[in-house]
Amino acid sequence: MVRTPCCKEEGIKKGAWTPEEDRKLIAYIQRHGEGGWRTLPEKAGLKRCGKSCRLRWANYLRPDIKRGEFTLEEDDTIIKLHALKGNKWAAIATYLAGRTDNEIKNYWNTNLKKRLKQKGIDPTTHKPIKSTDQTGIEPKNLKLSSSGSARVLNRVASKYAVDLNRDLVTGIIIGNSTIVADVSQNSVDVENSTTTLLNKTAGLMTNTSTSSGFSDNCSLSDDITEFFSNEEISDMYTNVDHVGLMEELKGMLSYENAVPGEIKGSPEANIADEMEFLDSWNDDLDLEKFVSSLDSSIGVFV
DNA sequence: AAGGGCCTCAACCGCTATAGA
DNA sequence: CTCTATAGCGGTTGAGGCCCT
Repeated sequence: MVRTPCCKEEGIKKGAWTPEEDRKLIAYIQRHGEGGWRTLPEKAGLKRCGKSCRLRWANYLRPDIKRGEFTLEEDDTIIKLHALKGNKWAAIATYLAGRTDNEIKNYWNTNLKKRLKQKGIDPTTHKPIKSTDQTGIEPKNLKLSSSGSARVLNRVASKYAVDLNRDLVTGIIIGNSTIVADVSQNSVDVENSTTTLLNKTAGLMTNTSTSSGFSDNCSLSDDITEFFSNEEISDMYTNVDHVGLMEELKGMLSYENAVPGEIKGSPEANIADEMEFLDSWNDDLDLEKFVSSLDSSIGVFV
């Protein structure tokens, strides 16, 4: 049996949509709802391919689409998410209400990418572009600068002995307060969850400049004394770095579909080694070592 | 005013994932 | 298990607008 093409080649229209075509598509979807894209064009009286109709609706006509310029907060979120997820535009779009993957992709390619380059940051790796006249610092020397934030995370993780959940971590990093609030209400089994670890960590690293996730200027809350000595806290102030923390979390986030209490393999790491390490998870847990084992090429600026 | 170069972004293309028969 | 239909994703293209000379 020959597979039918998604649209008849004859008489199919391509290119920009006219207002009349938009009206027909909107009217049809309002009456019959989304879906059935293959048969939709004929039923709606459109000489378009079903795929074209779906795209037009999803990227332009949907009523919940937010148009207009991206806010600084949205810029910040996209950059953070791109550092974590790469070119996963659809995944990134789920964190920006009213923005489509196509819009974010275009905005990244035309604006954010250039802006990062101008700042001397490689838009692919989110690491400083190797250039001695920019910084004079070799990447290998930068590893230690992230130890402050890693130590916070490590200490909290040690206290609560938790496993890690990818999606929750992502939500907390980008400052998705809904995720934090939702789970904090459900206090039954959060004690041993990723949420506990990261909410604790986020709480300790008080954000001082923006409301979205870890800002450029983190300070430490008074609760930090629960985890560190005064000397350590003093040292921490010189080392805490949200970019470093994000890079470290990135290694953990590479565990696809992890759920609390379960850690799955990452394509970026040696799974057998990680599982061996996790088997030895105990009071002496060293998250910094764990993170390093996931991604040995971390390098950040402070 | 003309036209050439650059930029933006809607739309397309090719591919993969998934559901269901 | 295989195959088809459908939805969705990410990369790429090209029309149109803007700016500069």
